[in-house]
Amino acid sequence: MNYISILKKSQLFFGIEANEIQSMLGCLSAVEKKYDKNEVIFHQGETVDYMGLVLSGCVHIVKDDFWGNRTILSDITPSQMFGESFACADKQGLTVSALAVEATTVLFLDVKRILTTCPSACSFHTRLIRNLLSVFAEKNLMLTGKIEHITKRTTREKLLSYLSAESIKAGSATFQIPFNRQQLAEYLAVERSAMSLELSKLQKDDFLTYHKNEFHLKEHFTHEA
Amino acid sequence: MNYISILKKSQLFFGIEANEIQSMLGCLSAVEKKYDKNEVIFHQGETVDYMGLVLSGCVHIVKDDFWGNRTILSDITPSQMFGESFACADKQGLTVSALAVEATTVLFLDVKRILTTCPSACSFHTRLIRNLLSVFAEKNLMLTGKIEHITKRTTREKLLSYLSAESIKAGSATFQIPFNRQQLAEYLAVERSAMSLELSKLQKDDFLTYHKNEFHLKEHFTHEA
DNA sequence: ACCCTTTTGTTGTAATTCCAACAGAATTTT
DNA sequence: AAAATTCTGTTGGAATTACAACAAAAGGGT
Repeated sequence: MNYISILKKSQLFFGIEANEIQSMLGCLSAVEKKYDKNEVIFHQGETVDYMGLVLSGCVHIVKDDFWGNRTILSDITPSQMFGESFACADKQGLTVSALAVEATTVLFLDVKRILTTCPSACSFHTRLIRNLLSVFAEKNLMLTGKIEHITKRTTREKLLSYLSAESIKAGSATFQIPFNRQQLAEYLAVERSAMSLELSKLQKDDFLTYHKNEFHLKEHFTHEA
Repeated sequence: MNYISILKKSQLFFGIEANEIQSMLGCLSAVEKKYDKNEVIFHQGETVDYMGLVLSGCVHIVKDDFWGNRTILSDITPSQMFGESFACADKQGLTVSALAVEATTVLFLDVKRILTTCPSACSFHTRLIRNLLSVFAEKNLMLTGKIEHITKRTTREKLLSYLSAESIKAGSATFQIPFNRQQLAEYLAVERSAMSLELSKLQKDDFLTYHKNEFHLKEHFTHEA
């Protein structure tokens, strides 16, 4: 299958020509793999050398704790990457799992190759490394942003913090979120039913309206919190 | 002042010789600056081109929200870095502040120079970039670890999660933490007095003992949570 | 030693969250 | 189309946290 178009959209291969990407894939030991819905891609505890790049479908990075509570750390959509930190940080076992939310195709890349092999043959290699750096930088900011939401003290504040950030990201007061209720609760680290209740209240209090995954923030609120 | 010894200990300059570091500093537009206790180094909202490397003292990365609640995102000790994500991600305004916890000296480095200028003159330049990557990777894992703590539902679980991680990091059941009570509460995103109460209970329930910043986890607990 | 400031522990009340359980809606499977 | 499953919203009681207020302890400066 031709997935070069997806790779071109990725931050990792930004600014690299299609034919260059093609030749780099071999150099990076690229392997494509398909997963069914709910299938585990990476399992908490194991060590990995490869990072994943989602070609189609959707991947969730989750953390299951001792008592079985699950938290969704992030959701990865096509042309986004996951596992790169663990692949870069030597011998650090995975503290999270990655699982396919739906039927998903993943391209695995050997990160070590990006870092260590630097043959002059690959003129775009330097570019690749710089791109990888910016991927890290943004992921860092994403994690910081998430911390920002879940450090809020109440469920209501967490919801408003998250939804307003999504609204800003979408550039519109109306937007869709990539989670269902249970997943949103896991992402914000709150209890699902309590969150549902709080959503009702927010709607009653005229902060927002929603239908399924589509939310609309009311003007008077949009720029607060 | 000679701070090369501190730089040699940093992850950024790992594997680079002292004389090489010296010559690179000019290339990176290195500037040393001193701060008093509680002085603001970076202010939430502004944009930065430089990253900071702590030479002496201690820096806290904090997030103040709309209602004035403060969260400590991380504490940066000598030879560690901060602000590199924002310096790398173009035109992204700071979503956090950095402040000196005590009298502190910081060396500022122009990250863009690391990424863009790649004169063959700098034979260690590639090494520098790889080092920067591993800094990012580890910081990512650190943030993921922090999320792990604050996603716990109760104050008790948050404390145990944090303290057991610190214990493992220190390689001992007895260890010191870099926070006072107020700061620990901010780091774990809980209320200080409620946390103090929970600490008392944990001590009463024989999970641990503590005096000021020194904690000791009881054996039967050490490897849980 | 003294005063002053900061830090820490404790208490009680109000508010919030968790949890379990359930019913209706929506979706998927047969 | 019917049945089964998943998702969502609601409720009530138990548990936990937030908040404010205060006292004891520890540090700092003079």
